Amino acid sequence: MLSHESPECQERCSRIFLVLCYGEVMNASRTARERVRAELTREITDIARRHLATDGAPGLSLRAVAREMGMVSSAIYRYFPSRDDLLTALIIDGYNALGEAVEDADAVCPRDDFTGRWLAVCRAVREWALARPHEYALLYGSPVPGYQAPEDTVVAAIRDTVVYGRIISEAYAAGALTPPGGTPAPPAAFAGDAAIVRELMPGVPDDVVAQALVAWTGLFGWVSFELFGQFNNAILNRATAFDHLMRRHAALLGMPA
Amino acid sequence: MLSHESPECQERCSRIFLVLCYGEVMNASRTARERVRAELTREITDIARRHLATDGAPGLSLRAVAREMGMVSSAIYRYFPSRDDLLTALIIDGYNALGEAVEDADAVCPRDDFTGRWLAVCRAVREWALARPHEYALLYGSPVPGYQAPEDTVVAAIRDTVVYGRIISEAYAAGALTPPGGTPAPPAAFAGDAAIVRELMPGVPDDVVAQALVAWTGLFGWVSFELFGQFNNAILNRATAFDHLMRRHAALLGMPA
DNA sequence: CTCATGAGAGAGCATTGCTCTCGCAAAGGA
DNA sequence: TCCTTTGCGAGAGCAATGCTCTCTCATGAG
Repeated sequence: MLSHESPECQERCSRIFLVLCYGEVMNASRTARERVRAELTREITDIARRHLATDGAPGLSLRAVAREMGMVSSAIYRYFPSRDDLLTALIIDGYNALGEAVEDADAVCPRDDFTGRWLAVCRAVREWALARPHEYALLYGSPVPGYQAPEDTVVAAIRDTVVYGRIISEAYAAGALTPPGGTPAPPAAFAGDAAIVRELMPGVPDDVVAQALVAWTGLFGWVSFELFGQFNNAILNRATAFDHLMRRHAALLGMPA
Repeated sequence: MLSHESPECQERCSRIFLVLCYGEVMNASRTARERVRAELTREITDIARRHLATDGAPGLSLRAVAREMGMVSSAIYRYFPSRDDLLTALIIDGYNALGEAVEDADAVCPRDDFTGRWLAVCRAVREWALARPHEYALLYGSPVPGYQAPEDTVVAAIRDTVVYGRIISEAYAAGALTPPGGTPAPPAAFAGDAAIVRELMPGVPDDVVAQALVAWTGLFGWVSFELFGQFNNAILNRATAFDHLMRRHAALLGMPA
């Protein structure tokens, strides 16, 4: 008999959860049934992701996915209890894909080229978003109304932020950050939140944390503006402008040119 | 007979367009029929805006609006040819409301307190958004898939930006901008876009234009992050953090503390 | 007074998310 | 090996949506 605390049960539950919510299998599942279930779950999310890419989240229809799989619509509910759960799986996948893209972009840079690493991260975010606008919109656009982000999305959601925080932290530790003066000192009431954010960039003082937030919100603010049409008829040579603004952010963080 | 170029026709067409798309009447309409039509159009958009506020854009249903008006659903189509057109009207209304809030916030500040004016604009945007998250999401979140912003939304969409540009322009003209050094010079390829953006902030050099874009994207990047849940469990004392970051943006623009 | 125009009512179509029941087949225990 | 539990696909069905079409009637212009 399995107790709920037994490693077996935990392992089984977590695998089921992964199959259900992530549409992924870790490796060979135990039984044949579980294997085909994982296969079909993955197929559903793949088709759904394709529909999402072409039609956007509001146009994602469970019935259309079922049709493409040659299933009847009600059968999909064996795999995802609701449309929102399918969307949640896509969201988690999306965060992981973006996080991986950011990790890869950072990984190929020389470790001590902090400006280069930051720029690589910025470009990775932008290019990932431009290649999959609807998926980006699902992650960083308006949240779907009924949707409550499960706690589990959080770990995936901050993968890119973790990379960013490491760059800042390492740059500061290496003494490579000499920010320009003239900026106001963070107020005392900011200390608490700075401490939370500092978990992502250990050892960094409050004013660098604040400036890091400026850069991070600036990056996603730009990408969202560009993708959601706010730059129409206003900014044409977008790659150039983006690049310059991100270099500017690096300089304002005190990174070397 | 009215030619299409006659002032009468143009006036009539533009009024019809306003009623159709803006849900507003300029003043007393000509005939009684037109007056009641304008009244009903306004009532539809009012109810729709209320539904939008509570349920979000995807939950906005033409039939529900019709039901609340005591009409049958098909009758709504006499006023808005499709759901998207109703949404367009709400978008334009939203841009105008936000623009007006920003204008009002700026108007009560001393003209030469540029830092104060910028902070007032920032707070106005954030507070407007926090008070109507769904409406903000409609403006700055993921665009609805089928939706193509008509040219007409543009004038409303940049009302807030116009205020912002004026602050920058006047601050620069007053010699009140002394930005910190150390930022990279804008590349030559940026000049074209800088010229376009400069129409909103006449007389300002390219590097100030670039920094102005940094601040503007930072403002909306923050507000979107805060509203769309990206700060959950990360930043708690949000008003404080927001205020400090916007002060920081002011300082980086070279505004006096 | 006549007649064209505008507008609401109603039925209807295709589509959606989701539920329920039914029946079959595979997995697992005795 | 047999029997039972479990999982899963099929199908019908419900309520709701956006949108179209036709019918009818009142209003307003000539």
